[in-house]
Amino acid sequence: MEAATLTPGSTAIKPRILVVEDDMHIAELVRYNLDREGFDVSHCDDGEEALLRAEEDTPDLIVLDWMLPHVSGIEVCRQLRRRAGTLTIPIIVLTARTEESDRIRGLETGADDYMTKPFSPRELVARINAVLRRTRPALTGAMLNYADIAMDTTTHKVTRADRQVRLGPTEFRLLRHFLEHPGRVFSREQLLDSVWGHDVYVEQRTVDVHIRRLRKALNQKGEADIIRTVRSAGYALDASVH
Amino acid sequence: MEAATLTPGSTAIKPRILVVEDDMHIAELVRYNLDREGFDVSHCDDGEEALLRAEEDTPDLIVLDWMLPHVSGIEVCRQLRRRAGTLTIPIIVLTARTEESDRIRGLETGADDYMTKPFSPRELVARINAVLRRTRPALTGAMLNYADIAMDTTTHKVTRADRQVRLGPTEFRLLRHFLEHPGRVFSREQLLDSVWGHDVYVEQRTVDVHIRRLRKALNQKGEADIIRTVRSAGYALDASVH
DNA sequence: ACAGATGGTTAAGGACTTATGACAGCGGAC
DNA sequence: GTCCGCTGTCATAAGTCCTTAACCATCTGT
Repeated sequence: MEAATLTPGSTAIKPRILVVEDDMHIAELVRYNLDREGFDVSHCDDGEEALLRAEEDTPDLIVLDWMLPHVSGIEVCRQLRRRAGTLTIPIIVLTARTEESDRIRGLETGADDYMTKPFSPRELVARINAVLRRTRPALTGAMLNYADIAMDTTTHKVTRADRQVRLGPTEFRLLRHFLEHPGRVFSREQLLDSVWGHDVYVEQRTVDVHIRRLRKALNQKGEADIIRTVRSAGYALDASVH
Repeated sequence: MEAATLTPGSTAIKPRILVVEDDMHIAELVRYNLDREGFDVSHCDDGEEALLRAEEDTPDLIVLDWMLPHVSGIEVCRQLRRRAGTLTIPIIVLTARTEESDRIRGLETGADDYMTKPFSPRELVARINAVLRRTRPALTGAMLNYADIAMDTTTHKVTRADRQVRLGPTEFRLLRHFLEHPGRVFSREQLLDSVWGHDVYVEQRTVDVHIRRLRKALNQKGEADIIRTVRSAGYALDASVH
């Protein structure tokens, strides 16, 4: 049982993907598959609009058809790479062309990956994940979430309801442990073991003090206490009212 | 024209590529083409050795054959992803298999890209550049930017808010490393590994001194400190107020 | 209601981590 | 050879955080 239902990252925010494709048939196919994989998909069928959307509502990744009416895919790609705001958005190109020179041109223009039609939706998903793994580690698991608390372990930053939270090293480790096992109750002894270390000898009551500091940092004016005290058992992370 | 990214005569470092391929014929073909594009190619024909080499002489990218004697490519890939030192090395898989399920398995195991034989050497080069552009922009001679800091890796010039910044060699490499992974926290040990090199033995505290020198050069009168100290964890580049 | 047990809160000393300034060694430029 | 800039190390200063202990508050069983 255990963390099972709430593995790290499972509550992470959905990666937002913009699909630019004029063939409605294919667009639907892609949308359906990405939807099912837990992506937040939006779609448009025109190069001009793609540029606008990319700029004002920056997606995490763009799936771009090479053959578009009006502005071609290659032009969209070039434009995206030119502007600072969209420079780093990963792009996966979708195309009917199988010519090698086209593929190379696509990659050299700034695309991150390339797939030729007909393509396998599952492979598209796999490639999207491979690209996101590189560019947005935060989207793929370095992030711990519970209720309105978010911890980025690579940045060592913690927020509650979008407000930045300052923690000392021990409070950070303590919270991480709770976030890795949300809801579960830990005795002081267990906490000392897993947060402090097997071989460290400190008073059990020391845990209380750190719990207090963690609470103080987490529960600012008006916010509900998110750490539950279980009398004669220990402490747990718990967002429900108690 | 291409390798492009690596302007002739530029001072940029050659990206180091490890090719793991047991078919000597293909290995030679790949080596020849990568060589010509300005990569620093090394080669081995065995999975075991690939793992050793990757660890002790970390390449910037690995081109990995899926079918190897003894240890299979997929196993090598998995092992590389398991160890901290090799976790982030980009991998492009090379294979004769065209089965979709194999392709997907490759990407899900941690490969960054995938090419089926027979393949075009030029496309391989294009894909390598596309991956490197993401993972090690500095190697492709690109400009590194973060907040109001700009680094031109080909001219070795650094500016903050348009003011020229003077850096020693070590501070330059340190800043480059931070710029390649903005926001991320690195321990002193990690920094020694990636900025100084695996085999160099220096005191961890030495990092502090260079951080201080970097800060002094970067944060002149009144400017906010852009390097964040994360107590008992390390340092990070961070423009937000902290 | 009471005594004992359990948890909350606070303050202070001390342990630990980081910042800083100084210095000697090294190697290249001239 | 001398100058100069860079590097690694150390000693010491400056901060920050951890632990402890003492005292209150609250809960539980009788």
